[in-house]
Amino acid sequence: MKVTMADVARAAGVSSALVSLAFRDAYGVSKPTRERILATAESMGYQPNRMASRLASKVDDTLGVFLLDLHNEVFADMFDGMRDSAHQSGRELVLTVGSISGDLDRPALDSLVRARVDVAIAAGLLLSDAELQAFRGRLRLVSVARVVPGFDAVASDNVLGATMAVEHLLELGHRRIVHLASPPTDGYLGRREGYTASMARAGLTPHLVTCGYSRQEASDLAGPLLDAPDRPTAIFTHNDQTALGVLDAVHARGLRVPEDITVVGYDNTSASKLPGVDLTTVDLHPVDLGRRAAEIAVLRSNNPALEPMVEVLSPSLLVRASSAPPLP
Amino acid sequence: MKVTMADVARAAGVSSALVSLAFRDAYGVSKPTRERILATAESMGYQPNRMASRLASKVDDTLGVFLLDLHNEVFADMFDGMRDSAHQSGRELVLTVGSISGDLDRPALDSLVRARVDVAIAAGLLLSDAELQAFRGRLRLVSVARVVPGFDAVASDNVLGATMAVEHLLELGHRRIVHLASPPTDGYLGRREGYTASMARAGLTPHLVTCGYSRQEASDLAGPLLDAPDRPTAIFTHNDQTALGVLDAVHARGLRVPEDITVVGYDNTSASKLPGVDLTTVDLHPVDLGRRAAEIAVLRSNNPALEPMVEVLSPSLLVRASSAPPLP
DNA sequence: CATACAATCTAAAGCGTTCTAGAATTACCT
DNA sequence: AGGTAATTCTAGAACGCTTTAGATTGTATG
Repeated sequence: MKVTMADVARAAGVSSALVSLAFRDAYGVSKPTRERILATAESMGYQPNRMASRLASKVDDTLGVFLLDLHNEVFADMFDGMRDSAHQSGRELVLTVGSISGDLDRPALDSLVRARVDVAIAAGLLLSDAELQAFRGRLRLVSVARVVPGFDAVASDNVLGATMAVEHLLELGHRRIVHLASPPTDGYLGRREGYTASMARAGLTPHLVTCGYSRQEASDLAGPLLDAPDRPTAIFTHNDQTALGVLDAVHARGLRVPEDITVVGYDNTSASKLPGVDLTTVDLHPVDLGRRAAEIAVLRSNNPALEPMVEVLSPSLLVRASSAPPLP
Repeated sequence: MKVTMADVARAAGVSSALVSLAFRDAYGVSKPTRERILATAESMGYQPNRMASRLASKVDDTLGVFLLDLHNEVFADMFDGMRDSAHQSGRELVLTVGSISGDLDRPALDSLVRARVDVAIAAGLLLSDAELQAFRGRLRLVSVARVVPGFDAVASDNVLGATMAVEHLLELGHRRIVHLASPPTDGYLGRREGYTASMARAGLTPHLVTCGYSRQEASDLAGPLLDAPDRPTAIFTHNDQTALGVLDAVHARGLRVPEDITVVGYDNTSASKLPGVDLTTVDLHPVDLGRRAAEIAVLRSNNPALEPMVEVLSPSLLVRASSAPPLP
């Protein structure tokens, strides 16, 4: 049933060491033998056992990947970037997936430790900075879209992104701008801060509502805001999913966007580009983030002793139809 | 740096065999020693090396997962189901991701072979039936949402789903119904057949346009249809992504849904539920499919000799605002 | 033709677990 | 006590590869 390297060696009439060398086209195998070996392997349907080879070899070339949530397309984009880059440097990826409830972060990272990945790339970690310190020395981590002390990171300038969004709203003439902010988790405070600071600079009082990552929760929280007598003229959310939730609530009340209320999201997911949605949003260039993270992972792999590297990319604001001046 | 089982054994003053037993709380370790071992392991930050344990152990408990495309939420839903079920039976999942271009199917399956997964669950395979036969004997496969001869499968009744969609359109009074069909890949012909048969039963000529999996392509193909003099009154697409592409094209021409044209999708992704989109669609219950596939994978794992099992679940039609009677 | 040197191949020792067999200890009965 | 049975533990052989050191062959050189 399962064919091993020794089987191939026997069939090709060589030692199994030579099969090993032939497979990694290492120096020291004559061209004819290499071809014979590869041919018999092919005909026997042989694929090297990854467990055995990684166990035996000193050097490790696998990158672990943690993605918070497959339902949020931004992680799919990041993964595209990682895969693209990993592919170019010939690395295999081992993928683990978390959950927006946050209770899978630790098991997922542990599984990467057990898998003995060379370096792990994590996008969307919800653990606190302090909790993550427990992985120092056990797992080399490149954090995506978040800076974690002591680890490498490729972040997006969230303060800038939020600032651009809020200033766009201020320019349109909005004053009552509410921010549906992400839970105050370490590393994800930038959007919140950008909002607060921009409001303060404009002499306005920030109005923050903390909201999780699901569309449903955002819808539930937006309801009361919309029903209040001094309804905000604009709602800025911490990601697109929650912006869609706000749209749900707006729609359920028979209100219209942008006439009755302006909605601005964050992430530029493909749903935001739908006709009928057309959401003004901030693009954090997730593919680039992912690609750069994988590059840094390889760098880290080759230079384990370097100081933690932190790189910050700038997002861009995409103005679409969901934002307009408030009605007088 | 990296702590091994022997290290833990030495620190706890026992043999490494006993550490192994303690970790899998197998029979034969006294409670006090077990606790001592676990405690020292914990304090040393020890996590068993997965490579080594899988290499050494006869029984294998990992399930491989192949998902075609992380950008299509239906695969995220299926994964949720698989994870839920795998978690309950204490199995680890190894995830690989393909691509809608189809050229990653083979490498991804090969990587599952190399990973020596016990059973692989594949959702969205694009390889032909014939090409997949090459994996027989090398990889036990449970196909999701597609029946592949010789392998286990949990499928959705696509003929039924398409039939429900088309009959809904016929009841509304539509006659010129175009189907944006998926490429005629083995295993994905059901929706096409359901459409064709229903049209024929109604005495109408089917109008099929083959369209890939991307929103962009659907938009490009829908354009000419919309510009034609005898514009269809309804377009039924093979999935939601492509339905959104059709909406893009409709919108770009200043047409309205459902007044000017009815659009029906397939998959019930979360974008289809957006206000302003509100797409009539078919729900194939992806979470259930995923869950059931994982259950069958475990069944297969325990009974390798059984004949291939095929299970078919029924989809349901969700009528929303994107479908309405054609204007007279 | 011997010598040196490169090219090609192989034997065998790991890698960090699990598993099998059996040794050492403890508990239980009569 | 003495013997049997259960419990608790350990040594050492796999698992399927990689890697190192060395054996063998071939080729060029003086």
